[in-house]
Amino acid sequence: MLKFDIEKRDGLARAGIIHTPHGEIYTPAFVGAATRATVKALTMQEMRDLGSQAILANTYHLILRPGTDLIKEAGGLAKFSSWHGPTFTDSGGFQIFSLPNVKISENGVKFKSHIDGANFEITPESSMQAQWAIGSDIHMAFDHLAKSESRQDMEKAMHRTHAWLDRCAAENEKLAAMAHKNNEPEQYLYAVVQGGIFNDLRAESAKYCASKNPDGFGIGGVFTADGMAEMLQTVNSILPENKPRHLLGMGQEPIDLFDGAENGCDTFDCVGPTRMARNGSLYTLDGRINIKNSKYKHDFAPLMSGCDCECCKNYTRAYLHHLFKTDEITAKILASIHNEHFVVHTVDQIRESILDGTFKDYKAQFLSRYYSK
RNA sequence: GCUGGAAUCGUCUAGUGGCAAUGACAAGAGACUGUAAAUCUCUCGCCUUCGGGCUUCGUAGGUUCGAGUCCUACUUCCAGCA
Repeated sequence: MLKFDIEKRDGLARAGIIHTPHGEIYTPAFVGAATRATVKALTMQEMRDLGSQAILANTYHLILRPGTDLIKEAGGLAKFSSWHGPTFTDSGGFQIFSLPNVKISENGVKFKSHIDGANFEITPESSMQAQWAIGSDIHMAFDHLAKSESRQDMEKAMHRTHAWLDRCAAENEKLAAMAHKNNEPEQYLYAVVQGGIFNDLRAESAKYCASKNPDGFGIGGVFTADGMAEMLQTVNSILPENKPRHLLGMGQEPIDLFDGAENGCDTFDCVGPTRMARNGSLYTLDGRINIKNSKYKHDFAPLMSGCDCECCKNYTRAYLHHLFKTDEITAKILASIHNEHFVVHTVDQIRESILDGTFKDYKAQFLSRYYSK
């Protein structure tokens, strides 16, 4: 069983430590989205330097390229990517939602590869096998995200997710036994809570997931901050408190991180910070700015004063503006360093504030400034 | 000097009788939440009560119901010949 220590609580919020075979994660923590075994535009050394504790890769993408066997041959995701720290994998379930032309059945999901059109299928069993081959520390159960927000679809997706969870757990048990026999490091399974915007379904899903006694929990299918805090309150009041909870995919907006942590989530991942960085939308304590705007052409101040990331310590807004306008690769690198640092650091600060009992003040002060515009 | 060719939005460009005029770039702005995203969307002559109105394709005339498109002259540029 995955070891998780809680150091301090504040209502549903908690500060803790997840102990993985590749090291500790001090929570709450922001996990970098490394979909294809890389955080776009950043090296793993840069990720370490900016303070990232863990990364999350995507099973779907790694199955397609380079193939999970190759990652196993390389010695696993951490070694392959030179990350050397704790790793998560997403199951591929999200792609059911995000890709066109997927055929979903009780057995699993059939896709055509978006790369070469090859037919391709993920089942709960194959997702588990793939994640074990990838060798991430923490796996997500293969779940089903509804394509619409209708109650009927949500309910159906939730029930399917539960049925698949049973199969994921069974397969995981086999694979764990095999690994144990071969003296290989442990890998852990998170069940994923679904139920969409319907809190009674969320409650039902949380109970079901908890009953399966997984190592932790993912909370999935969240696409908007509307009602999220209340939903998390419902879910995290039901989930056993001695196991870690990962809020899947949320964290582009700082308020999501605060609301998530406040309501009992321990880790987060989100593609938003790096995607927005590549597109020139950069975080500051006073809100996001678009560095491509002409008003920054002559702005020789650092992107965000007081920020101690490599970008802010060394470069000006005018320089970043120039790099973006001339489409230099360095623009995306520096911007990604900053944005990733910003969210990682913000969640680290949330952790500190929980530890010293100042979370509520920190949240109020941060959000009123960030969203003051 | 002669003979050809060319002049269209900041730039390059489409356009051969119905056109406020094509595409690209540049410029201006917006979006982005378990990444088919170094992507996508909008604006880009002037004015607008969003119906439309006005002024445009080197300059000046002309033909025509109608001209960026045809004709004449001029200006500038390019090529060849002197």
